[in-house]
Amino acid sequence: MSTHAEQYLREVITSGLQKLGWPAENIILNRPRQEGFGDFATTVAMTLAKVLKKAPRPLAEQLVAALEYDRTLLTEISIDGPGYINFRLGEGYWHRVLAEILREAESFGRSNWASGRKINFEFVSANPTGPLNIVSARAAAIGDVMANLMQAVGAEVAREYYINDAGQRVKALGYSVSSRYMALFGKDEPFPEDGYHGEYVKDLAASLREEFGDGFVAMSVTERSAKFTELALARMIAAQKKTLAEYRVHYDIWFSEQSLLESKRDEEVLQLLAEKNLSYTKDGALWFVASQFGDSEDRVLVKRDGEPTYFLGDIAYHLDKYRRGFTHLHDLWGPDHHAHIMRMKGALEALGYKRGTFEVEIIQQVNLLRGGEVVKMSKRSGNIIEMRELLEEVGVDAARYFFLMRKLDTPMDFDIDLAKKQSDENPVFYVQYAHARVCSVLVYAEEQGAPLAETYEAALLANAEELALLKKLSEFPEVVSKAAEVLEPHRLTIYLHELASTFHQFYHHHRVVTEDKTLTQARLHLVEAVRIVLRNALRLLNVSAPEKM
RNA sequence: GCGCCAGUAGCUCAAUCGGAUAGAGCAACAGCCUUCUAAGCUGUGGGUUGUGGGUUCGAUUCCCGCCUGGCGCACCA
Repeated sequence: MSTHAEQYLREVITSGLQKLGWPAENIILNRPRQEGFGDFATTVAMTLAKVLKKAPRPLAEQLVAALEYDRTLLTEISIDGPGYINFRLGEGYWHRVLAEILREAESFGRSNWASGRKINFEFVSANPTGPLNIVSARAAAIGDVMANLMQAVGAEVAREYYINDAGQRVKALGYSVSSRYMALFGKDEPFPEDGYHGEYVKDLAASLREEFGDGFVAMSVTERSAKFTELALARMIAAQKKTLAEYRVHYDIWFSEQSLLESKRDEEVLQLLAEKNLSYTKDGALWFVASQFGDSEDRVLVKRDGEPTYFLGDIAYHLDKYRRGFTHLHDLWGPDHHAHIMRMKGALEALGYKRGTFEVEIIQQVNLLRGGEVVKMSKRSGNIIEMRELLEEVGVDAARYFFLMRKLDTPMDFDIDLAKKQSDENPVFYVQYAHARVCSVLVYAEEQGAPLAETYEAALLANAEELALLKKLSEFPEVVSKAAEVLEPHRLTIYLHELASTFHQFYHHHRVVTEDKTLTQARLHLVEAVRIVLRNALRLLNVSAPEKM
């Protein structure tokens, strides 16, 4: 019904425009910032002023005079400023919203405008050659909530993780572990030049010695490294899965690069492009005509030495996603893959998939501050701040909320000292506290012999704080819908903070449980609605909603 | 040199396809607990939205120049 108000207003305005014979404008309705301007406002008179070449205010007056509407729902229509038309909804409307929230409960906020879409969200996809770092934590939180949001508006979604378990990098891991393993037996085996120096490599070697003893010492370096590549990968991937699960991110698909190579999907890509005449040979290499699809230059698919590029593999992978029935692909990439976006979009378009069905978001760097100093992170050097470490220090709720508060396309500073404080400086507590307070009131009411009853008199909810709360609650479906449309999870954290604040104000000004039994019931139902919406919003973020704090 | 992103209160960030007096938190200051959770509430101070132009009824938002910062510009992955 909350969206019904908007819909109703649109209908009223549209028929008014028709009556006057004015062009049917794209009607913009928004909620004015200032309380005094009503509940909704439209700028339609101002935009019409351009088309009709008349002053906006007289147009607004004419339009308002032509409007036909239900005066119990719409209690006031006024014209302000340069030509805004402001609408005020009656109390009865807000009371109906309350009934709607209580009725829909867990599904309040959901819609189905994206039904029919089958969306693949691929995020994190970190190399299995090292532990997850804090940029992965940022990507994991955001990707997870993007998927939740699209699910909430009716889309079918899958969370996917691409495991880079092939190629030179994983071999380097095998050699690195081999060298560390041999060192444990006092044997000096040269450390590979492009090897991994992190402490975790030594841990891997130690765990292998523990499990298999000196069983690998007698092997040749090549044989041992190959074996270790396999064993180390399995352990690294298991560790990543575990960390992500603790972070409450659960993937539907773990997709192996190895399996892709076996499927020969890359050969299929080459064939399709050749058939469409969109590839050519130059300097002994095979090129894709990326420049015809908006990229600054053409890109190599197969190197002079006959080896496929990473680019070709990635095209094959995304083709495979489409083949698995997804209508939309949405990737979160690291900043180092920036230049790849145009060529990938081009390649997928070349293969016949519509532009706009493949989108990429760049998750920018996270600068970790410790004692005011930026901690340098490098997977190679081993100075990484592990995601696991971050979770242990600040907790899952705080970490997720912290990342979700910020837009993803700008670098952020993560002050570890501040986040560790777990004090009121951390905004997640403010929101969770509101939820705990609500639960506490409901429990108290039961203890006082006033549990939530079947019926209540909504009309008793009429003071400023109660109406403000009802209005804020009614915004929730729009917030979810908009956040999903633009894929901006931070809109939810902003809303949550506003709702918590509105509730705290109400709580401070009015007692819920009083001698007045009817008023108590009305307020209990209001508070129950707050609990529902806080819970629904926190669930979308996968942040816990504690009943006690 | 080219491309992308950003520049808003002391700090971290918002601002609903171009809308009304640019808003929150933290920090600072002053108040509020015999009463359902004070991890809360109330109030005060804090701004030439990097800068110079342009577009128009109206610009933090759109266009152009400049300044500053981040990232990216491989037949690496």
